[in-house]
Amino acid sequence: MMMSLDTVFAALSDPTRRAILAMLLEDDMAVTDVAHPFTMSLAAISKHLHVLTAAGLISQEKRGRVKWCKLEPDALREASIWMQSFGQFEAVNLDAFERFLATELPEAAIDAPSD
Amino acid sequence: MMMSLDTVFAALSDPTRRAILAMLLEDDMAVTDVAHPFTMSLAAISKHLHVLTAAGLISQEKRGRVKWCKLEPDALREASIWMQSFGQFEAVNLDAFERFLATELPEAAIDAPSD
DNA sequence: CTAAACGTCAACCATTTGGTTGAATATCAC
DNA sequence: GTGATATTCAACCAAATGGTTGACGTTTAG
Repeated sequence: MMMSLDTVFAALSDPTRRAILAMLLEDDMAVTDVAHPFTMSLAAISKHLHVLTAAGLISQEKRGRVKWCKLEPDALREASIWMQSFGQFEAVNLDAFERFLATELPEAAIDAPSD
Repeated sequence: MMMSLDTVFAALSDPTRRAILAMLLEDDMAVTDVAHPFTMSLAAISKHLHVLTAAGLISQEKRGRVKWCKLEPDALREASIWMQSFGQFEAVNLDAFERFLATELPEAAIDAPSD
């Protein structure tokens, strides 16, 4: 499980893999069942699941002859945080941000009352 | 500007491109200036900027002989929403989700009264 | 006008990716 | 044990990716 932003975003860039994640959102599934809705081969799905596992987005546990796939939202959350940090800064825009620092700071100064 | 989740996530999967986005967060920049901190060639950076533009993550405007690069957070926001939806469902966990459906549905059943 | 700065384009290369098929490995069911 | 089920592995293939270099068009500066 590399869990790097590189591998997480790369894993998310494929529509088949996003569809798999959406399926696992509803319930844990065996590899064969994951493959069922898709037209591609089982081996191809197995590879996709490997990519998702390497990215830390899912985990796989073998019980008997069936390997269960389970969503692991932690990796997703990390990437989500990275993106949200952009979303927040975006609203700011540097010039505006500097004005913000100058004008809106009194709000933050509640426990440091004005002189 | 394709703005699909495919292209947005693929664009975000490269560390050079994420670094470029982080730079553009602070200010709009010319292509040459974007390239400056990196060891790779200008042509390579030009390609990365093309990928980011195709994904809708940045826009480029040519003024005189210099092409300005600007962050476009809308594409990022779309992908962020997709990820957050996972983050939310994750907290639910199917069993709990079904209980939720059973107990909280009255809200949604206003115009579809129970039999 | 000439030269430098800005940036892209085209051709090339190595590696990775997403898919295939067929054989191989476990495990379960009888 | 035999056979069906579940999954992976290995070899292969086409296409995409990320990088290089060198030539090319624009625009600005002197």
